[in-house]
Amino acid sequence: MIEADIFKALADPTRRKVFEKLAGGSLNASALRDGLEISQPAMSQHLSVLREAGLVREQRQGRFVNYEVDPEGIVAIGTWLARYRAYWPKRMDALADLLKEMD
Amino acid sequence: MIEADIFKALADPTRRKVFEKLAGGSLNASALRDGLEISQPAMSQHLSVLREAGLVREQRQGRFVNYEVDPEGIVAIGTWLARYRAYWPKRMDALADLLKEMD
DNA sequence: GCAACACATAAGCATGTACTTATGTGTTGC
DNA sequence: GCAACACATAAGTACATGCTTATGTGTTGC
Repeated sequence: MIEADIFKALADPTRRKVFEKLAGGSLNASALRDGLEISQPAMSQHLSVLREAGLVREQRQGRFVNYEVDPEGIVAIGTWLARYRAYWPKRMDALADLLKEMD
Repeated sequence: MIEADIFKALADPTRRKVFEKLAGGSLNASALRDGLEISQPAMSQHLSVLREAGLVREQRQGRFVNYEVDPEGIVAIGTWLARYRAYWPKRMDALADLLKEMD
């Protein structure tokens, strides 16, 4: 189950910070460390978890590895969220209509 | 940060099963145990985690406690997801429009 | 080739978490 | 009142997880 990996990945605060950084555009592993007080191996491990969850994808560029948000993970969360549309407040109704089409 | 509690709560497979059961309507703690091979205290602890994350809310009814999905948690996830709308595929564009209004 | 660099993997350790059994709290009906 | 019930809390334990240091792999430029 991919959901399991996704929620586990996002349960860690450091990984959420990394993911939010990537929301602004692709970055390599070293750039992602800026600001976060974390060792290089720790970042590498976090990125591995995010990648296996389908939340980020990588692209080798010389000796750098660029990471970016993977839409696959985003869609998986949206699809999961769609199961609970009965409990969304009215201002989220348009979202419900859209996701109904995705079934 | 409420996000932290939400993703931690959903990282556990048993809690996700409980939450999905509640998607079908409110249930008490004993009813939620049906099908899941889990002790009564374990269920109680899981429900406590889900409640503190804002994902479920409870309502005492005699000696039973009814649990139901709390829209607050659903909205929190939707809001979080909105940060990544740049990475949503086109079929989720309507969702983006809606959540833009929520800012 | 080889030194410097960017990143990944291995191994060990400290802390967090999900479970258990035992017990406590509040409600119902006799 | 009190026995039965529904649920919560406490305490202890096994395992998962996120970190560290050490080392491995692949790339660049001289």
